[in-house]
Amino acid sequence: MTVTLADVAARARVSPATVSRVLNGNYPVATSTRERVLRAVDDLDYVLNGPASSLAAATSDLIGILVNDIADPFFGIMAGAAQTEIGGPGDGSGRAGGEKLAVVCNTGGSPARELTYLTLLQRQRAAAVVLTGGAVEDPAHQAAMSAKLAKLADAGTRVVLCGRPPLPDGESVLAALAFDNRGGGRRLTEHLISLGHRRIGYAAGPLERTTTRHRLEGHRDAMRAAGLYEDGGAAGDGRPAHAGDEERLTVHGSYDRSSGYDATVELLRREPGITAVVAANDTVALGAAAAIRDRGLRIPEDISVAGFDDLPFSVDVVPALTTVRLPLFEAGARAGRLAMGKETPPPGGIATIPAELMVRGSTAVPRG
Amino acid sequence: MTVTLADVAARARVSPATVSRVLNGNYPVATSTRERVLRAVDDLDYVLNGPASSLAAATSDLIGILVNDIADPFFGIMAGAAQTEIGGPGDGSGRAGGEKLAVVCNTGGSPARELTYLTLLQRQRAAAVVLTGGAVEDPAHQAAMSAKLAKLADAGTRVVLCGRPPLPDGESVLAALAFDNRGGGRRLTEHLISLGHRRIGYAAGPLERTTTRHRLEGHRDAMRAAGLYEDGGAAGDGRPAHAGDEERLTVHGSYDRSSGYDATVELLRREPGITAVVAANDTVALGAAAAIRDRGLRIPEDISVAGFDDLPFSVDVVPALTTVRLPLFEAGARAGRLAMGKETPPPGGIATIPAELMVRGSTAVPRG
DNA sequence: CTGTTAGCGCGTTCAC
DNA sequence: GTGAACGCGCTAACAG
Repeated sequence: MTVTLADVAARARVSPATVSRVLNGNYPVATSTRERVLRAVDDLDYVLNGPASSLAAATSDLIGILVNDIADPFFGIMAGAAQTEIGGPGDGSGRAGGEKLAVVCNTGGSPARELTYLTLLQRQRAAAVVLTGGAVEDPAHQAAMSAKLAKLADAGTRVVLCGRPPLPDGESVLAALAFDNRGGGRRLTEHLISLGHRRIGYAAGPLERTTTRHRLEGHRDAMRAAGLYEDGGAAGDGRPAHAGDEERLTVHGSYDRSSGYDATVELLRREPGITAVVAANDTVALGAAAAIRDRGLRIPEDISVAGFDDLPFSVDVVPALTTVRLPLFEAGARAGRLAMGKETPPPGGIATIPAELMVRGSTAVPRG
Repeated sequence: MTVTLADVAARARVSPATVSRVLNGNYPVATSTRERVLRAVDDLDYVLNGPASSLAAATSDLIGILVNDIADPFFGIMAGAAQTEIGGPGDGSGRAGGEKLAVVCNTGGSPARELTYLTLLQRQRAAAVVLTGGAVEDPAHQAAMSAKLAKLADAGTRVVLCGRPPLPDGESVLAALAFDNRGGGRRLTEHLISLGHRRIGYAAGPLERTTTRHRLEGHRDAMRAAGLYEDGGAAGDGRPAHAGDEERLTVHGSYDRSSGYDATVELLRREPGITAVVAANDTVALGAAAAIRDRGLRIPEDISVAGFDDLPFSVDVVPALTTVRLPLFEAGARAGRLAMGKETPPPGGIATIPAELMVRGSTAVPRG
């Protein structure tokens, strides 16, 4: 039924070992025999048996790329870039010699599925694993992840982090490419403050996510540095009492549009006087903008809106979104090369990817 | 070094076969021994060797999902939905018993890479393959694809098409879920015509793609039915000569924003009098809208714009985009179930997924 | 319900 | 430069 290496060997009048050597190209083989073998391969439409090959060689050509949400271009861009570096163009011959199989796995943001996927990849003896996007900060999950990644690394799997901060115990990670979420968040809010905004709402991402926390911390750093959080002690001295400003001006949700909408409605309810809303990312900003418009307010005349990531659509919304650009494609490509062993890891295994402020039409000087 | 099934068997004081049975859950095993085995598995942190298992069983738990562009939510939504059905929630135990490994492969729209990925999946003895999105219509590639899919099916791989028309020779395909691109395209243009539009430009997708062709054909059907293409013979009878209207009012590009921008600039150059632009999809429509605005024209007062797919952002652009809704998530989920063998294929293996017109603010009665 | 016995198809020593 | 033999770790018959 299914044609095996032995069949090819018989047809080419060589030993199975020789066919194996031709296919893997790791040993010297006479040109004439190589041609004979390749012809036999084509004649028989032979396709290597991956499991058998992996079993004998104790390695596979699988490379897994984990993403939190495959429907979000934030991950799609990184994953696509990584695959570009891993998959090669393919020669269309259908032979696929020596190609790696770059596959992306969608965790949906669930810690359990993240671990399950890692186990599945471990089971396949994956050559490499790329983890993209923010990590969940639950201690139990972090410990489980560290343990799992250590085991993967032990088995020879290269582990690369892309857009995710390094692990506390990062021994098993080949390289961590971390985005400067904190710096980007800080500069974005500084921009708003420099325009004259003082009451700024923040539509944050889900709790216990590194990305959420770092962006929010950057924002709060800027707010505090400008003295814009007026808390507890201020009461009674004539200034308005803003007990718990930090908390009151922040609403958490998920990284999607409707969450941005809801958060903005809530922010406006808590503090009708805000003149700007900063969103956890561009998608959330879209929802924030919709909420503001539905309320009959104009952007940016009445309220400024800002996002994060600079996804392709951000330049197309009206007005175009002020945001923080992350070089997603470049980072993903680099992660792919790292996973392939085509690039040497940064010193210490850690690189911080800069974030660039992109000022567009959705932010302006506040009214009044 | 690496712990094997035999180690687990020794520790649990049973035979390797029993361990295998417990792990695969396919044969009856006494509860007490099962527990003993599972404890040994946990104690030893044992992870099944996938390649060895696949080799012995002649099947693997890999399921491949091919997409044309992983950064495009059109594909991300379908792929994510399929993975939901395939992957299960994962129990987080790290044991991952009997789970399938749903992986998405990004072809980037390249026929060569599509074939390469199929070969790689064939090599892995994938349990199923889901092909999403439009197919390339080049005859040579179609033949190669048919042959490859037949071989996959022969080897026991379930082949499912999602958002792609059935193959001419569809014997090897378990099920084909095709979107009603033609009907959707026709109804969209009929909507514009009913508003009073007569000169309508079309920013089409790439040539030789089924999706492109079907949507365009639907559009042209509506145009022709309304007598809006005035060609050759009309010259000299007092009506304006519109030689080759069909071609002149169509500009092809890729399925991205900048392509929509460029196409619209070209359409306006060829025919400044158009009152509406129909785009191949929502992303292209975004670019079209940008071109129109950059020209100082208003949407929809001066020019109406329409898209296709109804991606999540379409409701957020201003004005909200009139488009054709495709049930991407539902279709992807169904494809996933089909790939898992959890759902019986439609009669004849072919199902047409309806497309629903969504009228929003970007289309209106033409000026004048 | 459980143990025993054979391979699954290939990579990799070794010899030649 | 090439062939022969062995074993990778597991599942699938069979017995019992």
